[in-house]
Amino acid sequence: MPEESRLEEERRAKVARWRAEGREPYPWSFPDRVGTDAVRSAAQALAPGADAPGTTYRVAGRVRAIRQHGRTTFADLDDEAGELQLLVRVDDLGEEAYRAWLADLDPGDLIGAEGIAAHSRRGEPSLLVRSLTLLAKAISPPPEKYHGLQDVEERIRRRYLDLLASPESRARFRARSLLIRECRSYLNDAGFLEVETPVLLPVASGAAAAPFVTRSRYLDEEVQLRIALELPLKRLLVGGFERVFELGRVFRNEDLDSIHSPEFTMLEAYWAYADYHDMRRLVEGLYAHLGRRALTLFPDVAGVREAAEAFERGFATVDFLEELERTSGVRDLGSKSREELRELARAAGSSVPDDSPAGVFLDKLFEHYVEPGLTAPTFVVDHPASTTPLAKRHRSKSGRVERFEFYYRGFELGNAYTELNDPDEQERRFREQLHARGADQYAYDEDFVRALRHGMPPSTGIGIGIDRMAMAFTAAASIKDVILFPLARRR
RNA sequence: GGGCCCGUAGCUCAGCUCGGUAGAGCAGGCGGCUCUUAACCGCAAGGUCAGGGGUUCGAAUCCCCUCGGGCCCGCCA
Repeated sequence: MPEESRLEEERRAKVARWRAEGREPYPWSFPDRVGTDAVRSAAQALAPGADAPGTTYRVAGRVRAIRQHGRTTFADLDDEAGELQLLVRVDDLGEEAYRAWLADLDPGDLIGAEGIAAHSRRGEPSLLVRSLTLLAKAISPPPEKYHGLQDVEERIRRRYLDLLASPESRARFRARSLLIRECRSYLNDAGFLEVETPVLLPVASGAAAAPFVTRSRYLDEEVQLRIALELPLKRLLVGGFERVFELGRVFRNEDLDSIHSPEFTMLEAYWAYADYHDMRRLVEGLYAHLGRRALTLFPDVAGVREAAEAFERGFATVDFLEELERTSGVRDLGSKSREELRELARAAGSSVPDDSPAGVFLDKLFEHYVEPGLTAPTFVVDHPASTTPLAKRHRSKSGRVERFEFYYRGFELGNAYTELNDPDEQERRFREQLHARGADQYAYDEDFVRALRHGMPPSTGIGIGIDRMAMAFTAAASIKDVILFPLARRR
């Protein structure tokens, strides 16, 4: 018999024994429980060695480890509030119940315990147990108690095992959730209205990534999953909303690597009658706020302190072309021909197609020379117009657009523009983009241009990658460390 | 798309260089122990060495293919 089956058979036999004795191995509830932290702090308030017979506590959680010493047994009970040692003695439970419990209890079981706060002789805060209740028998054994689950693939495919074995993993995902909450709170306080726009669209637009394609049976038409939130949100500016944001999943049918996932969470915000200078101030305020809140909400997560201090100091600002010229040693990049830029990009190790637009080569050069050095929070501003089809041209710098990206730890955290609101200019750029990519494969959102013709206020907008934000505040090396269930190949 | 690396018990890992009966710890079983916290001590058990093919008297080990994963590079505004 395979090992796993044998282990599971043994545990199933325990369930059967439980039932045969008229006890329920999967009961319905365990009322009046408190967190393990309540017992810990009650125990710590006691004089060493003393018990507090007045108050009984009921706690529930997962059994992490069992240490049997004949007529005394210790068990570590894990719940969301932490870990608590249970001190179980034959004197308190009675001979029969004590023996029965020892025989049937396994690491991984979910149990409830009632007892009083106490210290062990070694001083460990403990629950001196009066009674135990099985809440759910674990048929399959948990990962190894000391090393936990190490296999990267298993940690991702069976995240529940990673989470139940790794408090660090649970803390990281909790941190992600709290960061999202703080983003919402900050934007709400700044007067932004949260909205929801469609995931399913006739044509995915607002970025140049390949979409996931599916089909509506009702329409009998192909539909695509959104690749950005931008165009529906700008329509809302046309409609008269002045500050809106959306937090949602977007889908790009592209490769997965340490900073890209086919589905990821984007925060986009649009702000009428404001420009990208205003947006920079908003970003600085947001990240400083997040850092301060992170220090309060999850101070023990790895990387929090460094990130919070970095964002508290604020962002440096560098000009896209000046920084590229400084790091590459090449002068007058702004006046180079497409062919010259192509050769420079090739020398830097890039192999994009020869007929790519000049902006593509500039982006490659930027990624090669500048990005890795952007470890401290940095705004990169005023990109060459050829790199950026959807931003408004710069009001004073010729050949540039009003755009900033911001970086930390060498990767991009977000991207913002003063938004293009000239409908004819927008239509022209859509057509150029279409032409460059092959019209049979891509269509553009004609209704968006029609909306712009009705007038969109001068506005600024931003896209922020939430997954990368979570990476930044938790020192995560891979985006998979901050996505609960990353896409994995069927097996 | 290219290169490199990994896959051995439920979990964590040795063994592979240089071919010779597959090992340990944790978890599980049995026994002991009333203060441990990676508890400890004793006994017994647990394997499709990812899958397939090849070389060989003999393959976890060498070779080829496949599957899954990781890292790097490239591509993907």
